[in-house]
Amino acid sequence: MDPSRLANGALGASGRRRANVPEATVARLPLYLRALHVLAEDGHQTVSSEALAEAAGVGSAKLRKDLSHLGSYGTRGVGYDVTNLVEQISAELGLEHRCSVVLVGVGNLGRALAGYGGFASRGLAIDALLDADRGRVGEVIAGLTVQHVEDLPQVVSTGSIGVIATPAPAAQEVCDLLVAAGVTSILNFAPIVLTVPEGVDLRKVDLSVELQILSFHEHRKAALTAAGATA
Amino acid sequence: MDPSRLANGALGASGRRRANVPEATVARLPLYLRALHVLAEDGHQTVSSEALAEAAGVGSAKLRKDLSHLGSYGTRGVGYDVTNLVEQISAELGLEHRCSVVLVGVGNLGRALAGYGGFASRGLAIDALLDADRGRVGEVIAGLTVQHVEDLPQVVSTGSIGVIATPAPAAQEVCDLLVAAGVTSILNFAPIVLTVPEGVDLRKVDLSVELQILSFHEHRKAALTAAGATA
DNA sequence: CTGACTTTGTGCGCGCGTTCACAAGCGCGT
DNA sequence: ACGCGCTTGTGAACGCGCGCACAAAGTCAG
Repeated sequence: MDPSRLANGALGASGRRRANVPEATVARLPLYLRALHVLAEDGHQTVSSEALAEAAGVGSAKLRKDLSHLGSYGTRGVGYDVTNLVEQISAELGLEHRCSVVLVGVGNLGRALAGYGGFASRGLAIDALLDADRGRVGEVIAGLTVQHVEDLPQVVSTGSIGVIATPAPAAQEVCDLLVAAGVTSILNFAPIVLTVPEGVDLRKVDLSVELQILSFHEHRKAALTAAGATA
Repeated sequence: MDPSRLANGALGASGRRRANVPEATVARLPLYLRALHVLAEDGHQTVSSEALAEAAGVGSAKLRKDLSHLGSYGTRGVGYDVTNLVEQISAELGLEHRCSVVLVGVGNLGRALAGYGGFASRGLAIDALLDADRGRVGEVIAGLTVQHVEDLPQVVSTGSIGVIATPAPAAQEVCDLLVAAGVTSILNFAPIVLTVPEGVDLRKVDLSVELQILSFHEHRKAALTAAGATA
């Protein structure tokens, strides 16, 4: 063990082992962060892995291993310092400096996302709204003026995150525009499979897929109870 | 009390192995279904695992294994019959008879979900809108009249799926109401960890979490390129 | 009818993620 | 000062899912 010495050469002065954070852990860090914010507002200064795991809805062992991956040290016998942990996780997620988010497509979903308060409270806020429909350009939504999608290169800065909330047929085209403008992280809400060049991170959220998965479980439960009822 | 007869009636005719479908496979079935719909409208009658995998954005071996899990037989040398496969997957997901979906919370997000066309095209449609704010009761959104959340027991039928699109503080209360009304499958959009009794399936979609995960990747990429630049 | 090509279905090995269980470490009471 | 109890951090085993590669099976041409 003790990879810190090895990491000295590879990662330099930071002393942290950033390269080793598993994807599954990254997906849970926001949950921990949210739970920590609640705990901080509740006045807690330290928290045990058990309590934090309870608040985040995961197992305590998993939480400890997750936190160990990003090298944040708790204190044995006491737990983790809440504010310190918030800083650690925020730094790991890159939330220290507010990240620029551009949203393309101000239909029903785009409007909802623009008005969603959950972003701003976590250091992420939408900075620009764009749409391909010139009839919507100039409209003010949630304090932002809708711009035309052609102006995309002017609103994108280095490190921007692109959000696609357009209808499915337009999604690939918009995606290509985002990539051409230098965006390397894209969140797609359109129900279509997008292709991106290597080096671009693409995540997708498909609302109907989630419902269909639930439908499966409901269907299976119904089949089971029916079988049980006949017995 | 006659096991042989039960087995005959319950499982005998179908001859299928429903119990063995892995969760990861279930999560991909909706993707296949969507790709198949596109292919069907394109006029394809059969499709190879390679082509379908390409359309769904997965590997061909994975797709074949997934389909083998639900016992649907393709034809060697030819591929899969598109319409047959659509029926198989739809049946597996329980989409043969339209599933009742009730949505609680008609704020920004709830409105967007109510107007989202992606549901209806897949055999899932929202049947009822509810809200705790009496000022919104009676409002008509996407052809549905908003009802008060107290009327929940009257709009819920067996096999209903509940969708929570309320602010976080109200989510647990609404969740309890749904469970009390007999709902056993819930999709939660509120950024909070909900607790449900055993036997209730709970899925969550947190929009800000997705953005934070992307922020992490963007942050890491920036760190890497910076390190590469200094080298 | 036969042979060659195409495509499915699957057995196997590998890597990741999760869980258990425990040693190491730290604070606190005495 | 010193041991006691609490909590972290982690080694090890387990299970799941993924990808490769190939045998079985069916089609099509001649």
